[in-house]
Amino acid sequence: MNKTATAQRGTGGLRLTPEPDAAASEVKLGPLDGYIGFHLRMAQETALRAFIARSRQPGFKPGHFATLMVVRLNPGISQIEVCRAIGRDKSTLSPLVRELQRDGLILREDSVADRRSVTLRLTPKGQAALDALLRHVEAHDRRLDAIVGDSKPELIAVLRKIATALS
Amino acid sequence: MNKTATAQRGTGGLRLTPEPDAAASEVKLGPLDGYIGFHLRMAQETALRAFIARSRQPGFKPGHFATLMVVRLNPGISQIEVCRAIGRDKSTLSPLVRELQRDGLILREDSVADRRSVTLRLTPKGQAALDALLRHVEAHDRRLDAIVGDSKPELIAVLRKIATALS
DNA sequence: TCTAATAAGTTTGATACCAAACTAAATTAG
DNA sequence: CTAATTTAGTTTGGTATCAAACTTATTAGA
Repeated sequence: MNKTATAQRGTGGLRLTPEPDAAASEVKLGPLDGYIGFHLRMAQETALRAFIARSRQPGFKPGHFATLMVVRLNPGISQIEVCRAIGRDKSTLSPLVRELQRDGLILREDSVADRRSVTLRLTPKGQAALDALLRHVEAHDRRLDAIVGDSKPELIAVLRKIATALS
Repeated sequence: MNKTATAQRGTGGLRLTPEPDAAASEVKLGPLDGYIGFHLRMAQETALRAFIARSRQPGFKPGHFATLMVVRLNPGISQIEVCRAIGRDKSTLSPLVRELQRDGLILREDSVADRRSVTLRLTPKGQAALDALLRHVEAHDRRLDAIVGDSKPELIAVLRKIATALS
């Protein structure tokens, strides 16, 4: 049925090679298919959507996870340092942290060393919330691990290279 | 200076191995650093930001590019097929296409075969706009190519695998 | 030591996206 | 052949994000 529709478009969409799993890819992507950026976006957003769908439960926000994790591992860290670590702008983190504080997950105290900045740490409730989130994240990333297989170290290495080279 | 600030946090941030390029990564990432999803997001969003910064010119919208390209390569394609090809929701494409039409870049005609759907094709102006965009995209992806180097084929293969496995 | 430049955090405005509810057309089942 | 289901596209509501302008504090320079 997809096939019929495509054939009707008169783009000469006659397939010479049969499509086993198929679904998509009657459509020509041309140079797009050779762009790292294109595939990077497709993979990332597909993975993100899959994670969101999987962890759809009250109070679970994917954006919070990385922040909570970094704060747990680096108690007393400032917002700007969290920004740099997780690749978000300070204007993104500002309301996010406020919300986490409002919900009683993190503690915000004025830094004594630098009165411009704040120090963040998890409350017990924040620790628990992070542990709950971790279960979803671990499950999700195990799924990614299964898809990626052996090439995981090389994949992470090259992704890290991209992030550091372009930041 | 970054070092000093971090040391003051009292997280025992004393580095045993010197950091050559460094900048970040006084901050501990813990398990985060082993997640494919985390690095995927960091790489993709860093790359996207770099592209946006690079191609910041009147009328240049990164989101339009993939659509224009797919329409050029598949004249007469429907919106829903574009959606599937470029991984966007139909509700995302709807206003985007309307805008491209308003700006005279694409032509939208009711499909004769299926009156629910429309057929899309580029106007000459759309062709020109795409060519202009292509220059930026090519430059950007050459930069990515340089960063990634030899592993490009494997990288694209694994990214494609992620996208198809999770869609 | 004053002043200029930088840095941390907030606020505001804009963009890009998705999901769900909806309309209208097409397809499938009975 | 009608009724139920699916499909293409639109609309609405909400989220996540950034950039730029701003405030206050710190650091560097004259």
